[in-house]
Amino acid sequence: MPRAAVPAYEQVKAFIRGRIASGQWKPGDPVPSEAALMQQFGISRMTVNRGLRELAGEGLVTRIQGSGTRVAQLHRISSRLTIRDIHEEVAERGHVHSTRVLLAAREKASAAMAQSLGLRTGGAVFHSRLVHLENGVAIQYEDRYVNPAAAPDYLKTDFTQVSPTLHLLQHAPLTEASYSIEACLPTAEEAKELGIRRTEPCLAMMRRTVSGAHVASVARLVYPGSRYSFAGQFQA
Amino acid sequence: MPRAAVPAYEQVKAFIRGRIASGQWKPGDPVPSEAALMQQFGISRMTVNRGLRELAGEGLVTRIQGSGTRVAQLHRISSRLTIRDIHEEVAERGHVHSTRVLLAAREKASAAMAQSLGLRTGGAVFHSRLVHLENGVAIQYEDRYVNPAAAPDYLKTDFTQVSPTLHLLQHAPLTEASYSIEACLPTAEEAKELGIRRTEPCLAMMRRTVSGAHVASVARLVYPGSRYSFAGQFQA
DNA sequence: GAGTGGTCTAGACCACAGA
DNA sequence: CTGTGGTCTAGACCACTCT
Repeated sequence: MPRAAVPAYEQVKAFIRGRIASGQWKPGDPVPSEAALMQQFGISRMTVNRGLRELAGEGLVTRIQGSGTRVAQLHRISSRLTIRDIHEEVAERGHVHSTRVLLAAREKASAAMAQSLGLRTGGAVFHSRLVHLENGVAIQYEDRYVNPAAAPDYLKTDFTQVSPTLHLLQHAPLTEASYSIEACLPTAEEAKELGIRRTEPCLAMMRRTVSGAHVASVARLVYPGSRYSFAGQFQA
Repeated sequence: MPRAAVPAYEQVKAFIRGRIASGQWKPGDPVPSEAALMQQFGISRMTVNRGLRELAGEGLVTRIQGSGTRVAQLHRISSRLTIRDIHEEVAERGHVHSTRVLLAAREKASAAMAQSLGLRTGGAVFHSRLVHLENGVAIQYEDRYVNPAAAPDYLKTDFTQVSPTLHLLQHAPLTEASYSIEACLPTAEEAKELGIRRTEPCLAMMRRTVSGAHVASVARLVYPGSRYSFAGQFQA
């Protein structure tokens, strides 16, 4: 028997997705059991199981052991938000990325910063400030503090060649991160470096990354509202 | 042989995750082959395969047929961004959600709106405008256009009881969506209804949802920058 | 050709839910 | 108790990569 071009478990997924998308199966409705789908498709249970398990992972169906599989209540469509290197992001748009380095220094940690990074107050901390440009236009002001324990060579990096994010991704494998995005007005310094008025609203992303046992970095990324937006797509 | 409390494929995943997190295996390094892991753990290939496949899905490793499995180059940590009902979101914080309805009407679609929703110009379109409050404080101004074909009963809904998002999630199962988030200043109307100054920066989310064959809805959600931020967590 | 991952099977035992 | 999903095995054939 020749293998189909599209795997059997994908066929099962497509079948169920279709019923849900077309509205034939509504939230809360039962999905055929693994045994039923085995018969219907003439395939083994492991294969059916894989299809259903993946649909559950995508949030399209809910499975309860002993009870059965049902169409998920709210079709929570979700997209993946990813920490990316801005250089890569700009390059993907076919544009030229460049960097203006404002500061790259070793400093003594303030109490607040020490707390954030899990250091002792007054301990050494790396501090960088730079502006990212896309085709020569400033799109991001990056103010970052780095834990020397997580990335000891941070300051040796030429940030015009390797962005701080990339250096950190390569030297301090991410294990955890948190972020928040808010709207704010730029500080005088930020406005000056970004070349915008102080009244222009900006997106600010606060990001804290953890690598293994260390908090690796705390950053504030400021984007002019008129030049940048976060966009994404959801797919069921 | 009694089943272990933690499944074998999870043990494989934990083993590999550990090596990566601890830095013993760096980006680009080869991960042991399925055959090697079978031997090491004394389990069957399908089980090893599931562990590795899930790690690949999480972006922690890259698998190439014929070549092997390697630690992924950039540990792209990503989190799921989900379309949620604001009522649910506020309730989850233990706060009280309420709604002020400003408008709920059938209108004729402008050319631009008809284009967005996939209608003919001048066709009927549902239009709602409302303010969402958390503990009595305005946190979101919602301006939404809905395709009558996707949710014919939209205007019959009491939006103080069932939010537009919830109604749509329930009656027009999401199949696709796109969004963008930007910083902006509120319009005069928005500032008035949100009770903020016109100079206060806001987050604006534009969202377009598709349900089956129809574009279901186009919405603009405006959040005062001082009262709201999008936040999230990434986990490897 | 040897080694890799992608898929699949036909069984199996188990934990759990619901009647 | 029956039916469900969760996990696992010991094989198998295939497509692919690399040497």
